Amino acid sequence: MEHNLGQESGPGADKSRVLNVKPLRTLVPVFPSPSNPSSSSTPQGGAPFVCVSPAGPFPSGVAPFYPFFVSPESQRLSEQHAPNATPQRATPISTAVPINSFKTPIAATNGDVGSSRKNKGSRGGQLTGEDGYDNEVIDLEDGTGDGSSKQRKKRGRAKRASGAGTAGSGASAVTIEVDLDAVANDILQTINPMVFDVINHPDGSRDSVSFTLMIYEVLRRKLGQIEESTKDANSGAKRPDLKAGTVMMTKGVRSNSKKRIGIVPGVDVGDIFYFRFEMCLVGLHSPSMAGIDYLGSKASQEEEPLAVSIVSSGGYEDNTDDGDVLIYSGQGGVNRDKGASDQKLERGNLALEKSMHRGNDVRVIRGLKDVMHPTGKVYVYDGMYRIQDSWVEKAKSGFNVFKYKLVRVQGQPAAYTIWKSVQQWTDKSVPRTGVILPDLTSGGEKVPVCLVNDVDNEKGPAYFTYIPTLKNPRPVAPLESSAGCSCIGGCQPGNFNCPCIQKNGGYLPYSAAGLVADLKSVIHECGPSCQCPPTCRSRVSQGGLKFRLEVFRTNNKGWGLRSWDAIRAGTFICEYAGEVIDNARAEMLFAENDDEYIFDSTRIYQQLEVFPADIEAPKIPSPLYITAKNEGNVARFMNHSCSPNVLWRPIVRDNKNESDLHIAFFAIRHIPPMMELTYDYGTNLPLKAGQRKKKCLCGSVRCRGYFC
DNA sequence: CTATATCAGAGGTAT
DNA sequence: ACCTCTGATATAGGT
Repeated sequence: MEHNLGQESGPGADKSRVLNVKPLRTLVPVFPSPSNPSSSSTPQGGAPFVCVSPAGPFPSGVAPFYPFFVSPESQRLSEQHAPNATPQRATPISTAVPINSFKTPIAATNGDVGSSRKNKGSRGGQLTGEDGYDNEVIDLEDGTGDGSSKQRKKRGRAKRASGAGTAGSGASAVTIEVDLDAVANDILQTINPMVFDVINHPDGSRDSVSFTLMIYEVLRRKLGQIEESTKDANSGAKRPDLKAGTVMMTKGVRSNSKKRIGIVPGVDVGDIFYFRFEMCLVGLHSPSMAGIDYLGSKASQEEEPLAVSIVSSGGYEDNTDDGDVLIYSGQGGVNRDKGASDQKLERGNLALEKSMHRGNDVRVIRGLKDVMHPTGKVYVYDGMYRIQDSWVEKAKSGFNVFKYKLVRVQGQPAAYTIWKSVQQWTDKSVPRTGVILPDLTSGGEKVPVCLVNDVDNEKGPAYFTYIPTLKNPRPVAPLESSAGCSCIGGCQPGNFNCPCIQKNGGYLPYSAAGLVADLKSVIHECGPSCQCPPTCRSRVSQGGLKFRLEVFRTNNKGWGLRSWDAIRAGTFICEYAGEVIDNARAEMLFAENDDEYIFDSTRIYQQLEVFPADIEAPKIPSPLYITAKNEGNVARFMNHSCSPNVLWRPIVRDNKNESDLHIAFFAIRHIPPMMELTYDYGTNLPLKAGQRKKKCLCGSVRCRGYFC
C-alpha cells in the first residue's frame, strides 16, 4: 500500500527516524539520515491525492468495460455475516465439485464423448450436446474450419477410481467414471460468452491473449487435479497440458489463429510461458514440439516457405552467450530409430534460409530452465530477430548441422537480458545497483528482500517492523468439522477420507507444483490441528517467501514490490502480514486517514469476469481488517492496479475448534522477473468517514481512475 | 540434487 | 504418414 508519493511518511513520521535501528526483523539503516529535508516526502498538509468527482468514476474517454469486469454494483461483497453460508452454486460446474458429479451420463457412452469432430456436420464447434449435458448453448466458431482432417483414435476416457466418496456418500468403494472432455465442456460453459467474442476477434488483443491463457490455465489445472485424484496405480504419464490444449484447439478457443510473420497482436516482448501449448494458443508459435514454425510454400503467397518463429531451449547446440545474438541450430539430423544423420535443407531449415534472403525477421522464444521448478521450463518471448547469416558445420556428432546467426532487432523492450541480469546478480558477477538494504526483513524470511532505489534520492520507506506472518490470526467459526486430518505423510490426492480434502470439494487445493487448482472463494488449508507435516501440499501458504522479492522505488507510485524470479500464474506469493484489528479500530483509522496500510476484506474489487461464478468470490467468513503500518511484511508494499497481476484469497486453517483466517496473494498471470506486482485494492463505497478517493496511477487502459 | 532414459503425444506440413 | 528444441515420471548417479 505504498501507492502514494511519500505517503508512507505520515504526519507523525519524523524524517530523521526513517529507517531507525531496531533489533532483528526490523528495518535497519545502512546510511545516515538525510540532512536535506527537501529530499523528503511531501508533507501531509495539502491534499496528496486528486479526488475524482463522484459523478465521473471513470476518466473521460475510457468507458467502463463491464462485459469483462464485474460492475461494482454486482460485485459488492456481502457484508452480512453468515458463518455457515457457503451455498452451492447453481452453475453447471462449481469451482469444486466432487468427482462423482462428473459421472458420465449414460447417453454419452458412445465412444466419442466430448469430441465435436464427429458431430461437425450438425453442430460444428458448439460446446454442447456431445457430453450429454443439457447445457445452454454457447456458439463457438470452430477455429479450424475443418472438422474432418483429423480422425483421432478415441480411447474411452473413462477412468476408474476406488475410494470413498466425499462426505456423506459413505465409505464403500465405488467405481467412478470421469470424462475429462465433459469436464472441460462444463468448465467452458461457465465462461462469460462475451469473452469468446474478444478471443475470436481475428486480430488478437491483450485481452484476447490474456483470456485465452487464463482459460487454458483453469482447464489444465482442473483436468490435472481430477486426473491425479482418480488415477489408478499403473496409469501412464498424464499430460493435462496437452489435454487442455486439444480441447481449446478443438473448440477454437485461441487467439491469432492465423499464422503471421512479425509481431503478434496482444503478445508483448517479455511475455513468458510455461507450456509450448500456451504459445500455440496465442499464435506465437504453432508447433507443439518443433522448434521452427514456418508458413509452408502454399500458405505464403510466394512459392517458398518462410519462417515465422523459433524456440531455442537447449535441444540442440545453440549459442546464447550474447543476449542480443543467437546462433541457432537447424532441425533434423536426429531420429529415434535411425540415429544421427546430416541435416537437410528442407522444412524449417529451408524456411529460415528463405527468410534470411528476403530479410524477413523472425520471432525468437528462448526456453530456459525454471529455477523454481527444475523439472520444467519457462519460455521467454524475446521479440523480433534478423537472420544475419547461415552456414553448415559439423556438430559434435560428426554430422552436418545448419547454423543461423540471429541478431535482435533494436528498439524493443528488454526481455531475455533481464533474465541474464538477474542471473548475474545471483552469481554475484555483477552487483545489483541502487541497493539501499540487502535484506529489509533482517533474516525474517528464508530469502532476502532487498530495498532498491535507482530512481531518485529517497532513502527508504518509513519505519516499520518486519514480521513474516499475520500477528493475530482471526479465529472464525469453523464452516464444518474443525477436526484436523490425520494424514501422517501429508494429504494425498484421491483420499476422500481426508477431512481437509473434503472441505475443498474433494480435491487438494494445490497442484503438485504448488499452484492453486482454482481460485475458489475460500481455500482450506491444513492447520495446527492437522497431523500432516509442514511439507503437506495443503500448507502452501505457510512456507513463507519463496521468491527473491525486492522493494523498489517506482517512478511515480512511491515504493513497490517486484520479483527477481519469474512467477507462474497460480503461485502463492505471500500473505498479508500485520496486525488484525476489529471493525471499530478500522473505522477509527479510516477516519483519521492516517493509515495507508489497512487491508480491508470488505472492499469491492474489480475482477476479471472470465468465469462469472467468481463474482461471488471471495466469500470471507467474516470481515477482516489488518493494519501493516507498524508491523508487516512485503505485502504492504504492493501497489494497486486496475489491471493487476496478483489476487488475494482468504485462507482458512483448522485450529482446534476454531479456524484461523489469513489473506494470501496469488499470481493470476505469469509474471516475468522485475515486473511490478500489483493487486486491486478495490473500492469502499460509500466511503467510510474520513476516507478519500485516491487517484490511481496504474496506467492501465482499464484504469478506473481512483481507488480507495 | 542433476543427469539420463523412457514414452506417449500434439499440430502442422507434406505425401 | 511423418516430423519434432515436450513434459512427467522413473531410475541411476553424484554430493
